Amino acid sequence: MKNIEEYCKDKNIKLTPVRHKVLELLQNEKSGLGAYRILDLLREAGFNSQPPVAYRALDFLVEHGFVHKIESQNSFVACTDPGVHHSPVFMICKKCESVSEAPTFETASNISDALMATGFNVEQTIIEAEGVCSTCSEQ
Amino acid sequence: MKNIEEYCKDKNIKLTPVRHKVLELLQNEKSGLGAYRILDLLREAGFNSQPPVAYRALDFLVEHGFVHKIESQNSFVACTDPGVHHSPVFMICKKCESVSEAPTFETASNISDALMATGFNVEQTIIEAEGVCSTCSEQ
DNA sequence: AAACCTCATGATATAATATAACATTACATA
DNA sequence: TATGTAATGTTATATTATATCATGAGGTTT
Ligand SMILES: [Zn+2]
Ligand SMILES: [Zn+2]
Ligand SMILES: [Zn+2]
Ligand SMILES: [Zn+2]
Repeated sequence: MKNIEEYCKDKNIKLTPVRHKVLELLQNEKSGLGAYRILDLLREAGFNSQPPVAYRALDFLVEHGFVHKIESQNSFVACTDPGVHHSPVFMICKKCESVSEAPTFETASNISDALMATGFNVEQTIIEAEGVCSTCSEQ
Repeated sequence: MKNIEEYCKDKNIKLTPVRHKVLELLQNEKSGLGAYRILDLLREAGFNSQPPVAYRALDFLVEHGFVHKIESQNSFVACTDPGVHHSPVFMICKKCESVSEAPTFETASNISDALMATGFNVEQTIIEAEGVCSTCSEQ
């Protein structure tokens, strides 16, 4: 969070209170949060709680790479390596519902390269793996 | 379609009229169709058009591997290699909106292997690449 | 045939996710 | 002060998806 605050200050990006709060909420969760769950939590924290409030904050955070959307869940997670451009691979545990970004091996770029070879020009990849995390596997 | 009809007959899977129609609609489209678009088309074709009708047919078709859901679009596409279990990689063109399954190189299994090495046990992967297809690139 | 079971469909309602549109405010700076 | 821009407030509505209970169509068992 400190890093992000500094990054925003440096780049003159406005991490307003509601944006800061949404990011904080996501950073405190290891599973994804839906927009309406975030909205509830914002309300509890005394913020305005109409849907556009949450979606605007999320749009901002996603746009700047501080948060990712998990497409298969319509949920959002804080990025674990913000500020660095990357193509994340998510590991979604069916048991504990945790969502984590895989350490980046070259998966996304491998896919891009392979698809490029077929003539398709990749701009962005969405990679989500569902399964069971190491912690849950041990049990 | 003929193949699927035979496959269903063999395995005693019931490809009922509404399921058949939904599959046909998807096979005639090169882009993904949303459930409510499908519902409209069903209505035009004289079918009952309440939401559960479309969702039930889609659930059935997805479950049997005849159709895939495109998570980033909340849309559905007909599988181009049905009956064979696979982990598809989708190429989604921003310009013409076409959705195609990439010829299977071992991408999904590579990812699975790499994640397995970190302790995560992959059961299913969702891979969607957004970009520009070869046809649209040429223009 | 009658009873039963199972799966599919019909029908109504509602939940969950997301955006449109326009008004207002805050703040930088000319 | 005036003016432009980005952010927020507010209301309404669009889009996607599921819950629930009733009805029907086919087989199987008795
Ligand atoms: Zn990230
Ligand atoms: Zn787990
Ligand atoms: Zn397929
Ligand atoms: Zn194209």
